[in-house]
Amino acid sequence: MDKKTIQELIDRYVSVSFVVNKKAESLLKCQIGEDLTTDQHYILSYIQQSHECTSSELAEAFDVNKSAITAIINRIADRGLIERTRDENDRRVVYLTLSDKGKKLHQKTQEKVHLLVESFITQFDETEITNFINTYEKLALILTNMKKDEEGDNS
Amino acid sequence: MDKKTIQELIDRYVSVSFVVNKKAESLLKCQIGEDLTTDQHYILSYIQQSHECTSSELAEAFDVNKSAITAIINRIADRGLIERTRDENDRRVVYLTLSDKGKKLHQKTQEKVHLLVESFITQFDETEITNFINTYEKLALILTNMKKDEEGDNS
DNA sequence: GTGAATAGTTTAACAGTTTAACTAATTTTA
DNA sequence: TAAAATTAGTTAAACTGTTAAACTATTCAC
Repeated sequence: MDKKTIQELIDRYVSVSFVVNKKAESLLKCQIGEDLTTDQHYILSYIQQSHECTSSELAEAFDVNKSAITAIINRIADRGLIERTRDENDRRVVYLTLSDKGKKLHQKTQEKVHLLVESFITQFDETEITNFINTYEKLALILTNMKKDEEGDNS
Repeated sequence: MDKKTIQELIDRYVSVSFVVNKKAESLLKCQIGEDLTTDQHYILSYIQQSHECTSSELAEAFDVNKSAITAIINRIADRGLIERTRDENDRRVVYLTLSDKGKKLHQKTQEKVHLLVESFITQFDETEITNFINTYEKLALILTNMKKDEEGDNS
C-alpha cells in the first residue's frame, strides 16, 4: 500500500468508526435506556453467558479497573438484578449471577438490542455483511493482541 | 437470509463490536490520555475541520444534549485550548475555534491517533480493508438515517 | 509463621450525561 | 409594532462511569 492510500484509509476509518459508535450508542440508549444503561446491559450479558463470573474477569473483559466494576455491580445489585456469592474454597472470590428479576430484565433488553441490530444488518446482502464481520473479527483479534503486548511492557 | 444465519450474524456483530470498541477506546486512552480524553480529542478534531463550529452543531454530531457540549467546552476552554466568539449578526450564536495552543495539542494527539490506527490497518491487505471500510461507511449512513427517522417520529 | 500476592471494596476526585429551569436574542404573528 | 413563540447557549442538580490510592480479608510461598 502506498503512503497516500494508507493516509486516506486511516482518515476514513477514524471518521466512520466515530459516527457508527455515536449513532449506535444513541440508538441503543433509545431502545433500552429506561431499563438499563448500555454498560449495565453488557455487564448482565457477560454474567449470563459466563458460568462463574467474577469482578476481576469483568474488569479484564471491559478493560477498566476493578473499582469501576464494583461501582456498576453495586448499582445493579441494589436493584436486585444480580447476586453475589462467595467461593467456599477461596473466600476472597465473589461469584456474580443473575437473579430471576435480572434474567427477565436482561432478556427484555436483549430482545430489543437484537431487533435493533437485525434492522440494519438485514439491509446488507449476506455476502457483504459476512465479509464485513469476518474482517471485524480479525480486527478484534489484532486489537486484543496489541492490548496484551502493551500490558507485557510493564514487566 | 434464513433466520438462523441472521441470528448468528447478530450475535457475532454484537460481540465483535463490543470488543473492538472497548479495546480501541482503551488503546486510544493509553496514547493520548495524559493530554486529552478521547471525547475532548474528537471535539477538537471536529472544531478544526469545520469552518464555523457551534455548540448546537457539536451536539448534533455527537448525539448528545447541548449542555453536555457546554460542559466539555468549558473544560477545554479553561485550559486555553479553544476560543469563543459571538456572531455579530446573531448574538445568540457562539463560534468555537482552536487557539494556537489548542492547534498544537490537537496536532500532537492527532499524530498519535493516526499511528495507532495505521498500526492495525496495515496488518490487512488493501482489498480487504478497503472493502471493510466501504461497508462500514454504508453502515454509518444507515444508522444516521435511522436516527433521523426516529427524530422525525416526534412530530 | 511471616511476608508477598490476590480479590475485592471504599473513598475522593473528575469527565460526561440528562433534565429542567434559566438568560438573552431573534423571529413570528396577530 | 408589541406580544408570543422560538432559538442558542448556560447553569444547576443528579446520576453513571472512570481512575488512583488506600484499605480489608484471604491465600500462597518459603
